[in-house]
Amino acid sequence: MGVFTGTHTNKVDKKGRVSVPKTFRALFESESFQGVYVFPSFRQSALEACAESFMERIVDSLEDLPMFSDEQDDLSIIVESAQRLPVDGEGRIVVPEEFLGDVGIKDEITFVGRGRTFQMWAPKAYTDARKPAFERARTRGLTLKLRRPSDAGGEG
Amino acid sequence: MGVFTGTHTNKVDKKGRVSVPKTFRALFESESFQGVYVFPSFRQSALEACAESFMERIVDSLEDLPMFSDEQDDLSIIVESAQRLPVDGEGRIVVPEEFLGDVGIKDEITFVGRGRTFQMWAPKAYTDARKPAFERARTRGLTLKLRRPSDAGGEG
DNA sequence: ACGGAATCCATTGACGCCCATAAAAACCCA
DNA sequence: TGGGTTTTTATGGGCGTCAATGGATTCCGT
Repeated sequence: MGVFTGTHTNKVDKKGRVSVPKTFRALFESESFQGVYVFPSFRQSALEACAESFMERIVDSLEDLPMFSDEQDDLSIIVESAQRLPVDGEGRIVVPEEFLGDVGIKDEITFVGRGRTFQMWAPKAYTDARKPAFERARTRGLTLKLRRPSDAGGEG
Repeated sequence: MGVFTGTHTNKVDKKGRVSVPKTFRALFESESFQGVYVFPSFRQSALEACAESFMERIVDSLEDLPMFSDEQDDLSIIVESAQRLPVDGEGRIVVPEEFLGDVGIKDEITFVGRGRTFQMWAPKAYTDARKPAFERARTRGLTLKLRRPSDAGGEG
């Protein structure tokens, strides 16, 4: 299956196209829709992206909430704002102008692997945001309880 | 299977026709009825829409409520008000005048993907409603508990 | 025949698809 | 280990196709 990792910075050409790093592309080439879903993060100045199977997982999770509930309405904003972006023969996507403006991306995009998802940042915004985040993790002494290797599932 | 995602704004011509976004159409082209069911939302100033299979799912869910109960009577309004709209050769539908008036749609419609369903809004009404929703998601720190990846099922 | 609706046709502008080049990484062999 | 070669990835641009839109024409019931 594989996971999105690392950071990669690529150029946006005058037609708005960006090459998705090959290592990222490889992870959704086996999906029924060989492209990505992109939506603005509501926590950071970045765009979130994932493959179709993950987006369906989000939709399924939303359906676990009652239809017409406030909670479902509020969280639906993810699906509502998620744009389906096909990948061209050369492995590029075109991110909507509006999204780029939201997060201050101009002529370069930094792809940031996040496991099952990845993010897209303006290069400078990412380096600026990352430093304090790293510092916080260090000073707060963050810890992570690892799941058992055999446990394939998602909850505890 | 695929899901309705993203927002797309299209024009309403003088005959009342609107193009349904191709990415939406693709999701119900495989249904026995290649069109949509539309009914007014009772929570928002918007129209709800879905494919035939989902409407049947609503009906089934209503049957899970006690027959002759107030709850079933009230929620049945969904089915009662739902209009079955065929799609023409160019992928357009004609939304009943009455529905358009209810939600203030004039010459443009914003299609809003919601997973298994989608909504139709007056463009300005949607942007106005969406901004505070996004803000709530950010400030309240909304989180979504993801369903386990392997758990494919959605219905009961 | 008439109004309304459904089907068909025509336009255009954006987007998908193709090829061509540049840069870089992997590879091979001495 | 190093130099040269090959393969792969990133980037840039041209062109054809299709989605969205607008209008015309046919079909239907009354």
